[in-house]
Amino acid sequence: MKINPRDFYAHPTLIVARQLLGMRLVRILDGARLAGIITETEAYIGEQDLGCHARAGRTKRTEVMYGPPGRAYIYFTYGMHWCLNAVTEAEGFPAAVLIRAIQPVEGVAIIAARRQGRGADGPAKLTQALGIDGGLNGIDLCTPEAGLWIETGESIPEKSVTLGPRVGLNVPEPWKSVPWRFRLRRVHFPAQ
DNA sequence: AGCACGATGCTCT
DNA sequence: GAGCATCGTGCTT
Repeated sequence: MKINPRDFYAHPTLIVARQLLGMRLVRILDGARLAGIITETEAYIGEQDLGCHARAGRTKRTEVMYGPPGRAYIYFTYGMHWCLNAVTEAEGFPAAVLIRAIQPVEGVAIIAARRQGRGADGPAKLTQALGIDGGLNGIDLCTPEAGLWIETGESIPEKSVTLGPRVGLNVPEPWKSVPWRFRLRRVHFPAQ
């Protein structure tokens, strides 16, 4: 499989969020290759989007979102959790896709052990499963250098995709309800 | 199966 | 000082 090039991310965030479904999130951890199929994403788009961290403008925290596409934006929340995003669109425009869930397909035993058998179907669950934290904030997802990237994967038909409102936002409409959450209906993937 | 709650510390007002 | 792009537990239906 092939690592997504920067151009993949240099597109409208809703397109990228949809395209990421079925792709493979890969992490090299202690020399082992761990991976999962991306099954849920959300789009966060610009300073106007009151659900997006960039509503606060350019700050130390949001700086990465203003940078080039294809980098990882990783933030800390609720005092204990890390969440992984892929930065999208042109440099200078703050937007990203939150990776909300994966279905483990490589290094499954290691992932299960790290998760104590609890699965990786949540934004903070998958970062914990793959050993992703703030130390990787800003790294390039378009090269294998940092040990974290996204590869081409399964082709997903429209029929298998469900849209809905983003989760956990307490913000004014329309931002609270715009259908910028993309989910893959339950599908069986071969183990390689 | 679903809801309420506490944990825990950073970010921005 | 308030709120948070969450998770796991424990209790209720």
